[in-house]
Amino acid sequence: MTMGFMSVDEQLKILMRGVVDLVTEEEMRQKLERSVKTGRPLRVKLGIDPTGKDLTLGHTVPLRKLRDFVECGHHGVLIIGDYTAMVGDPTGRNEARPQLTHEETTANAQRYLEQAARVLDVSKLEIRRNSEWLAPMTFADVTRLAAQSTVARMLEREDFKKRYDEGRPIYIHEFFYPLMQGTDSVAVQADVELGGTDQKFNLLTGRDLQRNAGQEPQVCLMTPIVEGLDGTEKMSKSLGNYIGLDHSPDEMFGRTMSIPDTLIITYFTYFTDVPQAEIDRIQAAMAAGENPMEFKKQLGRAIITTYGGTEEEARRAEERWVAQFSRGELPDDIPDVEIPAAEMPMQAARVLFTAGLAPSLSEARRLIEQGGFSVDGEKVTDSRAELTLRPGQVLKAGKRKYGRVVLK
RNA sequence: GGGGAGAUACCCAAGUGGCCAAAGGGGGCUGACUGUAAAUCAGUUGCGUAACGCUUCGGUGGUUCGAAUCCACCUCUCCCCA
Repeated sequence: MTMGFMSVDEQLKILMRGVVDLVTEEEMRQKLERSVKTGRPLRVKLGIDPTGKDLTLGHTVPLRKLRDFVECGHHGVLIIGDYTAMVGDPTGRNEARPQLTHEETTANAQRYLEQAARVLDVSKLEIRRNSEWLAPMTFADVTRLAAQSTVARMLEREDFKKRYDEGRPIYIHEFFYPLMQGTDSVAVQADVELGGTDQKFNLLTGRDLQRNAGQEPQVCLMTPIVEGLDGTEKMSKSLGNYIGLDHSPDEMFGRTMSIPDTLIITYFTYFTDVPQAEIDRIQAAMAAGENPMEFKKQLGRAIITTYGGTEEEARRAEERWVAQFSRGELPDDIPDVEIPAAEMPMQAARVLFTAGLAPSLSEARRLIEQGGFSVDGEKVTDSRAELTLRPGQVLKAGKRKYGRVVLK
């Protein structure tokens, strides 16, 4: 396929959008030029570790960049880090990650791929598991690999250095992680590797190993780590401050509406396909004093449609959100909660607990006494009040937990 | 191999025999204010209760009327020396 390549400059325009760090720009240009000249697509690598079950929008940033490369006619190589996941990437961690079993990583990888399919056409990718070349390595192989780096070099890494300085443990196997990832680059002969800025050290290690293996070093292209819903921490599942690809449209919309205003433009830029010109217009409008909430709603819809939702679903998600939170109406999908009819005059705190709206009686009591409990919109503030509930009544606990009474 | 330091609730971190269910900060939750934004203010943050009780301070035993606090052993981590 020699035809179809855009000019180097056209490609760069697309490929560099949203890239915050690049090693090196000169090499990137050279590789693209050679590619156009010879008609040989670049091999662009992105590794994902199947450590959890679900992808967040944060994961999609480099994934979308991979899509950009594929759309420019290049060859995408997606590495499923089934073997590295067992070691656990220490990046950004203050302590060692738990090591996963092979069964866990296999199951996770399957789910990852299903979700990645919402971002790009995975059938066009070369998908490889790094156990393919890492698992057969002998101790002698590993030793030769380890001999290609030094402790001092490893300690240049911010997170290792920090832990070292603070006297916290660093296990030897954690040093293997960047070496393993770099070995992936050698194995697939990557021309370019994508990753978040937190991956810089790992990506650079790939260059070293490739050079030692007699290959031309890969270009490292980094996308930003986008903040989560709280606006400060990076988006992650463990912190709960994320929007997930498996979230329902309603959930995506609601979560989007809870981000700080300062994140609106960032989210548009990295999580949606909204054209730059439109994003610029929005930014200008907000600067001119227009209510950011309207743009946040637009963002919510855009996120839904970008990740597989229909326009109709997006519109309905917004409608339901407005009804529930702007007009204070009840949501239309209140789950039933079963209360034993025989215990009917029941203490308020016990009702909340029994309904599963509070994790313990103590917590239920607290919630009630703080004014966070109501029955059919009527506040109950005495945790010991004896309630006689009727079927169909709506319990509300806190800001957003609801339950419809079913007696049994 | 030798010597020293340390392990406290979701996280950080006080506390060295009773006044400790355990200071303070962060985070979380609730309420007020709002645009389920930010900021701010107030309350709350082991479990079960009416009072009050019960189980928690790495693990296991022990000393004591009484232990997060003292002793022994164990597990784990860090530092210095080799």
